Amino acid sequence: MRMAELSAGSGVPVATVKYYLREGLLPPGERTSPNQARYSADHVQRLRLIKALTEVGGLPLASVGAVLAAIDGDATPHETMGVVQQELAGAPPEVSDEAAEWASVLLHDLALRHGWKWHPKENRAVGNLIAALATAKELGHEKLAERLDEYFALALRVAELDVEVVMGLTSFDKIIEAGLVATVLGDRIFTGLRHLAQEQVSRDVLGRPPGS
Amino acid sequence: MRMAELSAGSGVPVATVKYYLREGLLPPGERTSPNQARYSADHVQRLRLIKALTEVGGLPLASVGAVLAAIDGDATPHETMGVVQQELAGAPPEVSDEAAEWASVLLHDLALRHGWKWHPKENRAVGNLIAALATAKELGHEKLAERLDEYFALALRVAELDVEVVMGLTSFDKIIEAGLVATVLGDRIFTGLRHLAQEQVSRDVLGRPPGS
DNA sequence: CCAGAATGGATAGTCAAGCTCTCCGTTATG
DNA sequence: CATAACGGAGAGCTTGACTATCCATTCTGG
Repeated sequence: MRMAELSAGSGVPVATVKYYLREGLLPPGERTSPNQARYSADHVQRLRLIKALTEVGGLPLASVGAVLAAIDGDATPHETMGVVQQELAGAPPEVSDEAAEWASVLLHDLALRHGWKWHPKENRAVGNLIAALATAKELGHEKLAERLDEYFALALRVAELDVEVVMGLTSFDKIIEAGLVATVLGDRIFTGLRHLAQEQVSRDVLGRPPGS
Repeated sequence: MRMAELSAGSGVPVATVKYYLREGLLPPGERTSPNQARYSADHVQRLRLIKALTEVGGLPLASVGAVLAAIDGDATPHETMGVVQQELAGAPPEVSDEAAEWASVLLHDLALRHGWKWHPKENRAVGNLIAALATAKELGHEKLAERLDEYFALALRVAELDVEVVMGLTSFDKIIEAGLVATVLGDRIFTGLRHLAQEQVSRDVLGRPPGS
């Protein structure tokens, strides 16, 4: 297919497709002559994926590029998902050293209780987690962390479900993309469900507004 | 305290504090003369909150402004948390009508099974949820939605925990801010825990990289 | 075959968000 | 009373993500 069709099929404007090609987010089409190219259904899917990652996942294009490079590369699924998580996490904001230390200890305890390990240097998910906990403490809401074990137990159940969903797929080479989609969209979906549930649960506790 | 101290105490540069004052994110200080003002510890806390919402929560300043206006207003806690959720959700991206319809039906079924109701028009959390599910379908990963009930059950447990944590606070007028912090930071914390757990669970399933 | 539309490629322009810088006249302070 | 800080307003800057304009090919329908 040609540019116009690629654009129509993906819902991405021609100018933007060209921009993604320039940025290397979209692989070049197959050349049919020195200055003409042909695109495939894979290109359409790739564009849809880019749209999902930016619009739904809220990822910056640079992160999308890193993620796409990872899934195109020859790393193991585990390594690839590591890249996905790094990019999804983004750069952790700065927090005060004492709050960060407090959060680190909390997490370290948690890890000990569950016999888990990670490499703090190379794991931005941990960095973000520490930053979020530390920020809560700095705001005077360190009580949030008291139930960390319970939150963690539930997160573990969610993660087991995530892995089950991804592994229950037919095509093996689709597993990496499925993992990516499950992670990025899964975060949004679960957060949405949580908010919905919060609304319903808090309706009983906080009471409905007088006017309704 | 004066500007310099406010800036130092919150970690926000003077120029940025002035900018927030201009934008109405930070209430003006108490006047001591026609062109001098004095700030309080509340201003420091407010700045810290703004920082948390933008840096950790990833909210645009406009949303932060809406949220702060809501918690400063005289709405009920339930209404205020509604505003928080609307702003947190952001504008849902566009999806195809058929995918949106499919997702709507899924959610509607879910709601029926649990006897829940909501007002679709005024609930962006629902809009985002639908968009995320619809996007998964458009990408050919509609299997993600097969376990929606299980995800939902876990989200419900998380939400119950959220409400418990917020209600277990001493000061009543801090409950709204605590709800805000619990929602914004809570999302990040839970997502971080989920990623951590995914890493550990998938390590067993996908196998460790050959080199380690 | 050929006029007009589409294409690939490069460069420049646009727009919003979120600051940051510079002045300036006033006010506080050692 | 010299000098540092302040408040207020405006302009400027940076980044990210496009969008628009050209132009020299290339395709395509009549």
